[in-house]
Amino acid sequence: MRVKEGNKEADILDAAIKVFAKSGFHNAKIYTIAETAGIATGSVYLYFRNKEAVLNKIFENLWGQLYKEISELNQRSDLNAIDKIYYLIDLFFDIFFEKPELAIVFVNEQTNLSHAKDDLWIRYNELFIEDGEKMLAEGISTGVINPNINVRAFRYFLLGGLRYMLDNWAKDQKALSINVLRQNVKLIIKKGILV
Amino acid sequence: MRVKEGNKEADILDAAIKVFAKSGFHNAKIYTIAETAGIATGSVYLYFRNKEAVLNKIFENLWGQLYKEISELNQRSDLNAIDKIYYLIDLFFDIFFEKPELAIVFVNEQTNLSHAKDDLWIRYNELFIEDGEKMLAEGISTGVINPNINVRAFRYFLLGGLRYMLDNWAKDQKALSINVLRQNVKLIIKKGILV
Amino acid sequence: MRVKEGNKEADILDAAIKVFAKSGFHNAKIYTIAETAGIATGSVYLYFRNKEAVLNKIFENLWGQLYKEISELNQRSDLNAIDKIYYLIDLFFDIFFEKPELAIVFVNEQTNLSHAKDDLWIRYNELFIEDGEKMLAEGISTGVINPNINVRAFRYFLLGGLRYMLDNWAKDQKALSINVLRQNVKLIIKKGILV
Amino acid sequence: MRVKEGNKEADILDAAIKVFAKSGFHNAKIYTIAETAGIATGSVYLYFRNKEAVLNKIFENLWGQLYKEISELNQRSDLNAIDKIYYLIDLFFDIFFEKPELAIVFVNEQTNLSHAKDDLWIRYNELFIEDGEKMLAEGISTGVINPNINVRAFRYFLLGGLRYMLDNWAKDQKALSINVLRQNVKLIIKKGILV
DNA sequence: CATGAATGAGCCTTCATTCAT
DNA sequence: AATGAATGAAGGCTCATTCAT
Repeated sequence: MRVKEGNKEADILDAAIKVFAKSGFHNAKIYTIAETAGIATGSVYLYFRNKEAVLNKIFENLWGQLYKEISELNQRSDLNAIDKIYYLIDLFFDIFFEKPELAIVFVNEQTNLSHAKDDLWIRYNELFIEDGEKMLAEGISTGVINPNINVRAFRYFLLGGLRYMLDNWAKDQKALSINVLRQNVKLIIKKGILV
Repeated sequence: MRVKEGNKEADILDAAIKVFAKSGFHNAKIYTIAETAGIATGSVYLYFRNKEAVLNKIFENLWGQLYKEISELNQRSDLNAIDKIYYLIDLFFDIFFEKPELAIVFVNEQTNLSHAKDDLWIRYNELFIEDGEKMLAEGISTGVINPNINVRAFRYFLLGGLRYMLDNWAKDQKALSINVLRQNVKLIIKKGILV
Repeated sequence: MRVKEGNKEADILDAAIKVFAKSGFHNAKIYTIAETAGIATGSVYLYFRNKEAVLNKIFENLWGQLYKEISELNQRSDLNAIDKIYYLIDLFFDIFFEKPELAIVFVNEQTNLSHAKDDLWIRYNELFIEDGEKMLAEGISTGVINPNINVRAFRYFLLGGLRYMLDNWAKDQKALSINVLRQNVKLIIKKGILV
Repeated sequence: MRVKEGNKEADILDAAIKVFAKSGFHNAKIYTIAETAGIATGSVYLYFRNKEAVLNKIFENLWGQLYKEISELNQRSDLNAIDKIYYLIDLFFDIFFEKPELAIVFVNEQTNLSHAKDDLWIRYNELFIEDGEKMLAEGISTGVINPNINVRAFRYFLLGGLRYMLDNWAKDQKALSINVLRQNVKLIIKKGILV
């Protein structure tokens, strides 16, 4: 029998990230994804139930990785909360620096995810948030973070800021160095923008 | 002479904001927008060239208003740069507090805008950015803002943070008070999150 | 506005009967039905939810008519059960003589009908069967029909015989006169085939 | 030498009868047939040219058997035409009583047979018909069957009646005893339905 | 012979847009 | 200006068939 060569699922996901980033989920054609992955249209459906499932898998992998990293980070006792937040920021920049198209998909295609009960991306996302808030709470309880900061508000602000930065950077990578963005986030987080 | 009763264009735009917010641009049906606006499907095309033009007009109005406000803000000599930034933040919260659905559209449908040369939203957006950067530059030159802050990076971070906050708030308005968000943005901007 | 001309629903049904008869339900293309009806593909969906709904409507109309006729027949007091059965046989031959393609669809596409609870064809079919069995029961109780005949078995045999005759006749109308078929059914029903 | 274990062709045919009966020819998946037969999808194509060929083989076997039986029946001099017809009716009931699913396929999937010149089922079918008509003609010439009966018409009516009965019985075997059906056919054939 | 992964033609259906009234 | 019936292009998905192993 014909035997699976390489990792077609990964090929499809890589192709889909490119195509979704370029055209958006709704304008992306399965045919184009397949062509980009070097396979036939129908083969996509050997690995994914439908187009949405491809997108969901992208987010599942991404949130899975993010959760894994934050989870490990939270278990380190050699870092205080601030350092952990810095690490987290670096994590985002590192992941998306390697795959800028993933940043574009991450920011723009959230809306198109399915929200079925057993979607793993949801679970990973929740776990990530839990760990993120734990990190902040620890910072507050150990007295390094200003207790007037609302945990949820800060989470939204930081994540939103990172997302938007990365999206803009990914769309025009020459316009601004990613490291400038990275440093500025840390700077602002730490001290605000006042002199 | 015959006078337009009501303002159908405005009705369509209001309807479109609701429908786009609920379903997203691609899943929004012209028929649904028309129905929500209380007119017939075909009538939408008397006021807009196509579906994309409706979305573009929403953004044109929004960026037009934002530009108008920031422009006036910038001309005030009674406020320093920091105060202006606070005003700006309030501006965002005020606009979207009144029309939460607009926040959802604003954050999620950027991708679907056309980028034709003569799109007014682009012009207003550019002007807004210019004025925003002018505001920050002024803050730096007058010594109230940390000169190590990269103007572009800060712009991205702040705008991204606001967008994400507003989107999340709009989607579940009971979960978190908009004023908590508002205060936290200012707090973080001002001092960072450290104690 | 563009106004409905003629009766497109009827045009579609007529076209569908022809196309279903020729190609069978599964090989029939909506495009072909639309073309035969002289309209655009998409217009079919203004009148029918999907392909199956077209088939169901054909059967709904057919069983509706059959029920109406048998119902009226049953109310006549000037006919005995045997005469009513003859009338019924004639009814089948008359209906399908006018639209031979309908016979082909009637016989071959039962399988492809949906069986949703609110399918009207089911209701009409049930009512027809009720009236049919009532007719036979009356014949038995009035002593004109052999009480050893099982009502259900006879119903199956007669209906099956008629169906198969009509199908074969419709597929090659020159091979055998429909009236020979008609007379033979009555003859067999009445006396059997023995001398 | 290597000996075929089991008889895969027969396994496939049995599986196909089940699957065709349950889903109909067009909704039947080769994959499901293969699975039911306990082999791999591709293996079906080692034994049959395509899906249609599987169906054709089912009918070939069936008509082959029917022809064989009617042919033997016709050669018996100890039976008169009427008895032969009764035997034939029993034959149908016996065959399909053993494999009710075959009845469903027999009745519903005629349409989907190919009609290529060298299709054996066609040959067997023709031979069966020939012998069937011979049987009737004999009955007429020996004076036991009413000469006013049209041979073709009677063939259609009887076969159609049997088909429909068997189909309905097979689909709901508890609703009605097959023997009631069998006896009723003979009764009707013999005497008609009058008292 | 057997396998089952891979292929890709084919079609139903949707819905933005048009147009006759 | 307004209507809403009509259009038809477009694409997601299926599955019979092929083929490399």
